Amino acid sequence: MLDKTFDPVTVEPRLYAKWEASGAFAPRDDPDAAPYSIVIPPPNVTGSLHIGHALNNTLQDILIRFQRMRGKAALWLPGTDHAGIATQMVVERQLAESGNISRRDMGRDEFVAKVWEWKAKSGGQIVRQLRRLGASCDWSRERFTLDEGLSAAVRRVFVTLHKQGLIYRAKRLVNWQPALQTAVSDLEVVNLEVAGSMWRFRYPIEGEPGRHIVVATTRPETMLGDTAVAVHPDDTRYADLVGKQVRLPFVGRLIPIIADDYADPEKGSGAVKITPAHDFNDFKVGQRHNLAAINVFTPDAKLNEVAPPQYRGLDRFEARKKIVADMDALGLLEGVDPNRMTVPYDEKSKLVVIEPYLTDQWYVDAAALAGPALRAVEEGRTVFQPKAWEKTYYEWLRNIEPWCVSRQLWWGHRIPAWYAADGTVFVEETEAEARAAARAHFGHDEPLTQDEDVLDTWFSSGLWPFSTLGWPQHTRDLERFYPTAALVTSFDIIFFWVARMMMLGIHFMNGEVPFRKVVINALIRDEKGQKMSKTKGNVVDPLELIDEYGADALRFTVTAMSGQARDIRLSRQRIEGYRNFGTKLWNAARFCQMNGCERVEGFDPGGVRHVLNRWVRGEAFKVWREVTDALDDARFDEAAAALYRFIWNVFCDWHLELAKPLLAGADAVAAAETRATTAWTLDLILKLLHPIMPFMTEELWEKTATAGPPRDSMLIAAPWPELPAAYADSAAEAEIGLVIAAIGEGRSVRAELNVPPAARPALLVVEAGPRQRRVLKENAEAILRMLRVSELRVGVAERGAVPFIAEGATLALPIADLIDLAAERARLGKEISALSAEIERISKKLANADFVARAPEEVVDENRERLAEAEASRTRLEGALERLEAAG
RNA sequence: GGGCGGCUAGCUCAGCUGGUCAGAGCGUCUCGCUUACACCGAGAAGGUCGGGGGUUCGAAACCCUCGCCGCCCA
Repeated sequence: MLDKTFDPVTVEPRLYAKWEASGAFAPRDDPDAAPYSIVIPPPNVTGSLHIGHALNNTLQDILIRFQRMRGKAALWLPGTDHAGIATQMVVERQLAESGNISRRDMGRDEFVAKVWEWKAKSGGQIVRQLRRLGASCDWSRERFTLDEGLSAAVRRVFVTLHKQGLIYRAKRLVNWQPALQTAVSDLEVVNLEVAGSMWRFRYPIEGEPGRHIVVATTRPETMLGDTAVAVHPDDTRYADLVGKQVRLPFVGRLIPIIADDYADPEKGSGAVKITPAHDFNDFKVGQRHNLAAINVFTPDAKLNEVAPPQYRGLDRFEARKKIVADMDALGLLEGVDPNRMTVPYDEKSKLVVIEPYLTDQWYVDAAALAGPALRAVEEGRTVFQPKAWEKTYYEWLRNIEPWCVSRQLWWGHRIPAWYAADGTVFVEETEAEARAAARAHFGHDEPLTQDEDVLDTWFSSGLWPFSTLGWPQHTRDLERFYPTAALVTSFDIIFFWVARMMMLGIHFMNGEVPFRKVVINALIRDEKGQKMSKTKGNVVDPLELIDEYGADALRFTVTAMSGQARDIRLSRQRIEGYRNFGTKLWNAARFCQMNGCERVEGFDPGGVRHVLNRWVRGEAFKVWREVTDALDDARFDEAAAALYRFIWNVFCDWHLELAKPLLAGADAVAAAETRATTAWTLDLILKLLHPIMPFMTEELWEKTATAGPPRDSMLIAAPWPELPAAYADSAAEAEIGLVIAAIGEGRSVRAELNVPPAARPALLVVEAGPRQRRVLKENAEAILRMLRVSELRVGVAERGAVPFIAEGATLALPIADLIDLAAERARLGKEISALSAEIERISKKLANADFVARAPEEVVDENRERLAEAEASRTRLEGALERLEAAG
């Protein structure tokens, strides 16, 4: 016999191991099976499972389990990415903590070896944690972005794009992270508004002693690299100064005053200093006017040797203070105003100010790749769900900038570019090929040195949907599983990842998109709606939740809440509720077991006779339809809601309760049929619920295998049910609907009139159609039990009987001596006035000629019927009230 | 500045292409140890669907506008 509750702690690991050992995670080998594939959004090797992963991977697992049961060759391909910066930092920090020498002292090869060591020991924790969630990934195909195969793909892509002119090297301003001394992409910069200052400096006009032009700046330290002062061409205040020069304080350089639209007459003094090497806007101005770009910073954002001696070696912020003070001392500081401004910070730490910095970097011509990626979505070859996110995708791709893909790190894919002494670059997949190319170029061997830099991690994850399947080899997996069916990810990664996979996938896979559908899931927040973060300390650890409530409860919770567009507020209470739901099902199964509801060989639900069984079969058909459609369309929350309602409010609340008398009854045929039908329904529930709650359903599948015909397989590999529409049964629905209404209404009467629970009055059928009488009689035992009445008999509206209406039938409880007449009077009065209100509302509607003329006929008819029903009910209750008054 | 979401019972949210859609869960209150389940059962209270206009025979749902709250991009 089953225990009273399900014990996830012991069951989950056992079942997971069993699934894995059974080979169920790998796609079935049947060549006739249609492929269905998903590649996991690769988490960082440094990462551990957080609640967002729990949501994202639960949804993927649901899709995969569902499609696997439907007979597809379902592949969920797992893996991790190498997370260049994050991983390098983790290992550097560890080295520092254990008193080791620094990365730079250690040297590249030794350091990279250390990182691999770290990866082997502590990396990929997250993929182990995914198992706790029940993720049915095919671990035999697990990949890592720095794998040999994926590295080959990276080299092939880089070299190909380079030969196509879509990757190039250029000296431009980049977003420079001075603490790490590497370039980062636009997306890795976060602009934060901070309180700063706007200083106003006087720059002396050359040749006009005593005359100055006032420039406003938020970054005084960059003045040492100024190469112009700009004013607006229409600004009359400065018209006579354009073409003149100013002498830059401290530096002594003469720089021109130029006219450029970039200067905003409204802002500050209307004159602005131009520092092309240290500001993105100034850089553009510099290009327009052929200005020199003078870099005054070292890679770690100190003043370099170009700066006057007194500033060299100073940190940028110290230099700022000193320059302001020195300008002041020279009488060149006109003033300073507080200023709210946006400052670029490092997206990860949000602590380091990003510096626009002039360097040589590798760029991908993203604009060229964006066109096909845009068209694929416009033409619906890839669809976003919800569709609204397509707009976000479009916006970004339509305004795309060149993508800086080189990083000054050691952990990552080393850029396959080799330089000769004269600077000629040879981009080839291997050093040997580069040598051959150099030989062809020079006519003899030249020493080559490889580019020191590595590629942006996103460059390799952009290839994920095809590199993981074996590309550039022509593998069977690639053939079968590309394009993938769906990508499940969250909206904050649409730019970083989705768009890039689209661009690269289409470009390298003959125009074929990497996935047909992009399912965007929400972000999980805490119960107050705050974004979870370690610093806030409001992080909910999914593993802790799994320990406490079981993986199924957590999975069901995030699934049920997955419909939310942007945010999910997760509370323990909610998880607890769904844990209880699981327990409810568990106990229903326990009840089935105790009552011999065992699966019957060859049982055909289509042939059941008893109305209850016909009814539950019809309800089962409806939920099957709902769940199948919802999962097919990735509407996970709707599938969860349908199952919750069916299992708790249909199967448990009504079917099992109404079945009890049949199971214990004298009619052996009806009892056997009910046992078989109930077992069949439970089995159906297990199958339909399995994608969302795999553990408990598998456990019940196993426990219910001992009775009845043997199981063909574990539930994970069982076929998804197919039910005929003929299972729907509107007659049974109406009949059981009456029983349910009779019990429900009767219970309300009892509760409202405070009839003692122990009292067992009779239930009178006062007015009902012949069919209604029959149904009530057929289900009399259940009604007696559930409504706690002693007998069911046809009766008249006797004095002191409290009437109520169920599905048009008038029933009554003779409980005059048990109740407070005033309470009953009040109850009737309330019912009558509610009916009166409804009657009035509908009458008004029907009195409206426009409504009758314009509304569809069935709507009008429906309202007429409702009106008639309400009027009949009111008449009956009014009669009862009159009799009550007469008695009282 | 541009764009996108949200505003429905005390709380968290469902309500698709306008006509039983005013709902669910939790919480609250009142009953109940009825032999599957107290991680349970029965019943109840609670909302003029952010404000204001409009379209329509009919709007929580469509349009306009205003107001908050949040996110993304400049």
